[in-house]
Amino acid sequence: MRSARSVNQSSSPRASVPDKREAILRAATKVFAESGYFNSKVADVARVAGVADGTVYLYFKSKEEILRSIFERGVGEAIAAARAETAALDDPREKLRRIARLHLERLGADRDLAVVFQVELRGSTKFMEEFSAAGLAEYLRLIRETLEEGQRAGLFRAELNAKVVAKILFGALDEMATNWILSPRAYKLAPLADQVLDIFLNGVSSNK
Amino acid sequence: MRSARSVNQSSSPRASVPDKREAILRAATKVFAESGYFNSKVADVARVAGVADGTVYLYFKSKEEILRSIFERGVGEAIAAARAETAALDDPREKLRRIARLHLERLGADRDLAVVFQVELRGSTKFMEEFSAAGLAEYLRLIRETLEEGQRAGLFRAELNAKVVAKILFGALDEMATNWILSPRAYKLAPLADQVLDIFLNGVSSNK
DNA sequence: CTCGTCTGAATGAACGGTCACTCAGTCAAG
DNA sequence: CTTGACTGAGTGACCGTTCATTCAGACGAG
Repeated sequence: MRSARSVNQSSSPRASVPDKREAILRAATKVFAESGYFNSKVADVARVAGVADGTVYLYFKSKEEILRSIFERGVGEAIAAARAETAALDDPREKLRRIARLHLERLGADRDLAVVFQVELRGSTKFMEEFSAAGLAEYLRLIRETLEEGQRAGLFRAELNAKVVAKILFGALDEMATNWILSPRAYKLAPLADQVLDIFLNGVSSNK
Repeated sequence: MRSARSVNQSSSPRASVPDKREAILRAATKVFAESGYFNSKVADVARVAGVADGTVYLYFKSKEEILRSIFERGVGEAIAAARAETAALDDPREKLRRIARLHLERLGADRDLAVVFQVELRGSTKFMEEFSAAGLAEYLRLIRETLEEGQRAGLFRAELNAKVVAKILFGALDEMATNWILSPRAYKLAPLADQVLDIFLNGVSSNK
């Protein structure tokens, strides 16, 4: 059937599977992005992934679990990357700039994934609550802690509520991403990070 | 015609029609907010509205049209209010402050409506595109024009791209609203408008 | 006033299409 | 042979939508 089989022979026998799980996740991201989660049929995901309907259920308990998996992997990677890339930096302003850039670069690099994150995951309070609890909360914490670091260093106005300020930055970036997805015009998403940071840092800076 | 007549309080068992259309819209907002649009059954909406399943179809062509109606009414009112309230103001900074306050006051006053706007309407690219085209675009334009007014007056940095800046402000407000919905803690949404504006105006201001 | 007639808003049971999920069977490798 | 990954037709539940039927009130005639 698929030549992928032979390609994979190179690996160990049991792990020989050309990772169908991976194929299904990729297919689902594409299908969900195109039609929306609720309008997508599991059969479509299976077809795009090149497997039978039933195979999907060998890797995922339910349609919903596919969406959850896409989300968990995406947010996990994003947070890990942000932590790793900021660890080496000293200036909190630079840290925030790096976080913002990573945020928009990541979404800008994979439109399907961006659609799922910006649109599909928001489509029900149920998912939103998980989203909020699991990933967003940690991401916002990362931003908040960086802000507080800057406040202690006297770089940012001390009287500002770091929690609210973190949401402002996140919200601004989030809106850039959502608008980019909906825009028919093709433009680069990542550079907007600098414009956002420019205004944002100016707004929270303590030096006049 | 007047549907709410004085006979409303009469002892008539069949009280005069208190606008079923209105009742259905209100019920749908509640039901959609609770279960999500795709998980809601038309039968649930009918039950909450106190009408039979079929009656819903005397007032709306389809389930989707109910959602569209909620959206159109909401966004129409919001834009009208923003225009009306800013018309009398001179200072672009005050205009923006008023827009932000109205934005959050409106959503903060009706949690169900807020959930539908912040969550349910985002749940499919299809709705998002309509949302974007119909209402959001006009709202962003209102903000952008106010920003440009401020730039011409020398209040805001002239080198900033007003379109991007408008999205930043909108995104920040939007995130406040979404977070408020998802938060179990009860706090007032509207006052956050001032914190957002504080940082925002500081960030775009041309005077040091 | 009291019929008799008519109207159309409202009803809700039933329909029909859709689709997530299942499972009995196939097949290839060892 | 056994094993287990994979298949895909089948199934049953679900739910948006329809439509034959009901009945409260309007209205004209007497």
